[in-house]
Amino acid sequence: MNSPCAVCAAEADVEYLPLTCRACQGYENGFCAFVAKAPPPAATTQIAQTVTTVPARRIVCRERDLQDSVPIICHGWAASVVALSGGSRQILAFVLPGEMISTALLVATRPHCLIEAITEVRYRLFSRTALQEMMRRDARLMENISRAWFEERVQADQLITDLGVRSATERIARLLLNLADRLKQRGMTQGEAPVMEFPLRQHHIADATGLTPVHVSKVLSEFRRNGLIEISDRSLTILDPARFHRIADMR
Amino acid sequence: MNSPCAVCAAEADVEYLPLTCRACQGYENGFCAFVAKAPPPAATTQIAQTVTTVPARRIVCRERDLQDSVPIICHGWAASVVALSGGSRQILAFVLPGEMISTALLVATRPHCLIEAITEVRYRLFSRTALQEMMRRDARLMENISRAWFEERVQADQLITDLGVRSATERIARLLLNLADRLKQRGMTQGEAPVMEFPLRQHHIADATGLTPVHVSKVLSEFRRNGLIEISDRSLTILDPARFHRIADMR
DNA sequence: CGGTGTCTTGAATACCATCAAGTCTTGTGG
DNA sequence: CCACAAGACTTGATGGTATTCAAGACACCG
Repeated sequence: MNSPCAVCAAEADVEYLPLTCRACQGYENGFCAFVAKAPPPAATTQIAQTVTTVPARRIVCRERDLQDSVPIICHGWAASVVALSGGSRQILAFVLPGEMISTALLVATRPHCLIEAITEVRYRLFSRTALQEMMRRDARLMENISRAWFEERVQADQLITDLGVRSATERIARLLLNLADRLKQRGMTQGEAPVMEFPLRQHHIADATGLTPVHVSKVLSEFRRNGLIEISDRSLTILDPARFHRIADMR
Repeated sequence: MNSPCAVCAAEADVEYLPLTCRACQGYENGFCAFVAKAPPPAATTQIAQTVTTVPARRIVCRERDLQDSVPIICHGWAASVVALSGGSRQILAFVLPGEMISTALLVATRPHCLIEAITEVRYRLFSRTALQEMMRRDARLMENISRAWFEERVQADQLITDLGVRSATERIARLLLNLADRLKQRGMTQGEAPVMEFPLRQHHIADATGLTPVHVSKVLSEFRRNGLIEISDRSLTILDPARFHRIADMR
């Protein structure tokens, strides 16, 4: 949560890497020169570009901002969102610290959506062409990126079925459990009844689940009244995971 | 529509290739030995496997059916479907003739959904490992497959926003226009007010749009009453494309 | 010929959106 | 530091869209 700056920590001593760097794709696959776990391969020095900080609620990047760069989020939460002309919005995915903004950027010149910062976000750009070159040489990197790509696809398909067939209650519960699960995989939860950082506003939940903020508020209140979850001070606790899972899958 | 069997036509004379083969990924990329447009590369002979026919409304393949094979549909329409325990279903995508069932199969051992035949379906299996090997050697093949993969992703994201923010009327109109567009790209429509083969039942439209069959029927009747479309005898005509596009995007 | 699948139409109902008012928090400039 | 504005959340009342339930027409097939 209050992890030190990735760059500073890494440059000082690899021992003190924050969680977000330890679970980062750039670190895992050894192409982030700033927090290399092994002596970086030859290409590494070329592919790491500038690090940038964006305040909360601002746009991280647009369609045309990315010429030859793939961003990875070092710190903070972001969302990829589609904004329609009428003012309505749909959040396609939340991007957690340590995640590549989208593996689609590795093949396509342009993302088909906006990336918005939810909290303050620090991200690092990598050269797409250099990364592609590395993938051609390194079968394991290719393998890892492919798996990440497939994972994104599975998440998208799950969102489709959630929006298509599930009720408001189920959708919200599933979103919270999904985030809890991903955070846990990255070692970013504490305790057995999981406690985690939770910077989302209710309107983010609304945009992700296709509901109105008003209705999200009502459903969350219901959850609290039933002792299922607790949200306070930008942190979320799932008080009764077993029962909450049942609510998330009622068909 | 009533195209001759791909295999027979191809083996007789490449001149008489049916539309579905001319627009097929296996033909375009030269890895389908049965309808090769150029002398096939060395690997080709190994990667083409059996051809199979499945009657309408049956399952083409399940999660565990595919050990090391990637199917391409030679003839007929299919759908990738998620079936939930409660009996509700969500169609993630329609698979048109000439399309690989899912590019995800190139990296993952198992699809995360069922493939169901809508019409009678004939498909051909290719060896995944052989295809991967070809992709490593042939940059253009890699490029083409990547583009197909990205296209699938864009389609999924559009479905997400359709289900999240759009009304029933918009969703149905967009589905029809989307299919018309894809068929047109494959040269499978006739006329300026496009006429096309349309084997979908209303319950397919319902499962794809997250609506009930009853409501789909009502919306389609409304479209007909307004002179927007005509559906009869398993064929669809978009009578007023301009107005229909406006209805498909009302925000 | 019955059986199954498909489509249509109407009536009643449920779920979620919209509208509105008010509280509380957060941020900002004087 | 305070005053004010903007954003975030809550709660209740009302309304619309799509679901559910039900019944009937029609086509196709064994």
